[in-house]
Amino acid sequence: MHTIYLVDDEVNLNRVLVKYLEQEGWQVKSFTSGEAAASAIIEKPDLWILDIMLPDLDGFQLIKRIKAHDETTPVIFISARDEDIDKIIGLEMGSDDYIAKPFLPRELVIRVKKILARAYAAPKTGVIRYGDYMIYPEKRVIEENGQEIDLTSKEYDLLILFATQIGTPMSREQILVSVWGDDYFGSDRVVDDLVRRVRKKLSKLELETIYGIGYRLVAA
Amino acid sequence: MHTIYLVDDEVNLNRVLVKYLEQEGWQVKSFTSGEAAASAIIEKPDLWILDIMLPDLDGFQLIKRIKAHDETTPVIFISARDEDIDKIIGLEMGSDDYIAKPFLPRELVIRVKKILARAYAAPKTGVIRYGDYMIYPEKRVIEENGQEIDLTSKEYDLLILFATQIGTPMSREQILVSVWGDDYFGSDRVVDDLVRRVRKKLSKLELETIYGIGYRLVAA
DNA sequence: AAGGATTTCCGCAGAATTATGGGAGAATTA
DNA sequence: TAATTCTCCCATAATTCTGCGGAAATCCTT
Repeated sequence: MHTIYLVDDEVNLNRVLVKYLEQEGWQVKSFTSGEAAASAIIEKPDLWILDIMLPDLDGFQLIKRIKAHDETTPVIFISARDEDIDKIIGLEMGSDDYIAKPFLPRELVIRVKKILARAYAAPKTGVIRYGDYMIYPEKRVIEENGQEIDLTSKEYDLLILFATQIGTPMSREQILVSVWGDDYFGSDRVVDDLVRRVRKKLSKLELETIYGIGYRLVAA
Repeated sequence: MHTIYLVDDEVNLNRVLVKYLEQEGWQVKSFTSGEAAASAIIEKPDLWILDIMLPDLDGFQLIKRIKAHDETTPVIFISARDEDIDKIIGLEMGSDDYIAKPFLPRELVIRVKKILARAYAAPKTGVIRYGDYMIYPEKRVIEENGQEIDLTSKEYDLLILFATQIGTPMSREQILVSVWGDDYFGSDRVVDDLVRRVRKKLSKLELETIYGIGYRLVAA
């Protein structure tokens, strides 16, 4: 779940946008002044949404401070004035996107989704980190603090399945299809068995059983 | 097949739009006055298309009534006046889209398609918010301020049933069928029990008893 | 305010589900 | 082929969930 900080002094619009953003499951904090927002920079939200025109510290000054604190934090500008838009585009303000008023809240939501996906997508190397474990899918290797751990092929398949679906519950049926293929017709108790073996080898992996449903990997 | 209700007092445009919408295979009913449309709200169409300017009850008043009846019903506004457009966007009118006159009928059709797809395609992906609770249906998880709460599978089924029917009273019979299935023949006191357990775990959920009838979840 | 109907509360036993240990056979490797 | 590892499955233990009865509390009607 991502945290989004919104800065806009129009309280009405502010309230509406917060509602829409929260609807998407994001944790939103909103500010109506630039100074208030500036003091929250150290809290490192995952994304900023800034109105340009603010009573005290304007959006341009804000983004400078945000980027000074952490260059990688994505920022979306919103503005009504054409000359502001020109400025955003013309100057290298470092913003990741902008949106002109008036706009539909869902337009903003779409842009936020895109930016978040781009900024926080799994690294291209394909390496998955889970606590002390490092997983290298293409090598079919998992290390604990640099120490390689031996997994059998099914054990590894199961690990990858869960590691790429962290937090999502998986039914035995889903696991069977994913690990054994859809032409397996034995008992689904083999899943329990496999889970047991993986748990034994990877004791720090929080493989939670969901009674009546299946299993899931709890976020580290 | 979806049902679409169209409200516009320009009979010419009205007739044209109905034709285009029906061409897509949708079932269309059209109104030329706000009052007439208002009395059809209980028929629960899948989507409303509202002109803002109407002789009696205008589009803004109409959408209020529609959303009051069912918050999730999608609404598309059509309007010629710029100040109306501003109002749609600035205020929290809850509209899902708008289109400015003049427009091509097929432009409207495209928007309708998108809205319908979003509203009725994958209902499982949406996050449900209820006060401090966030419900993630596909993960079978509910969080209170980020803190996950454990529910058993029946408890979760009950939660989902109510959370997707906020405000609607449910009889024990309905709950039995929905949670236990229609092949359960024990006492319906088990519903009381399940409600009690859910209330205990989710104390902020306003699960109201309707004496002699059943239960309902009061809007947060 | 009484009395009957309905709902809530409580604890427990049995049902359902999952964990574990061990063994046999299959698959792989030496 | 023998040795080793891997996988499946069974039996049993451990755990979790759920339905139920009955007592207490609450609600509604008269």
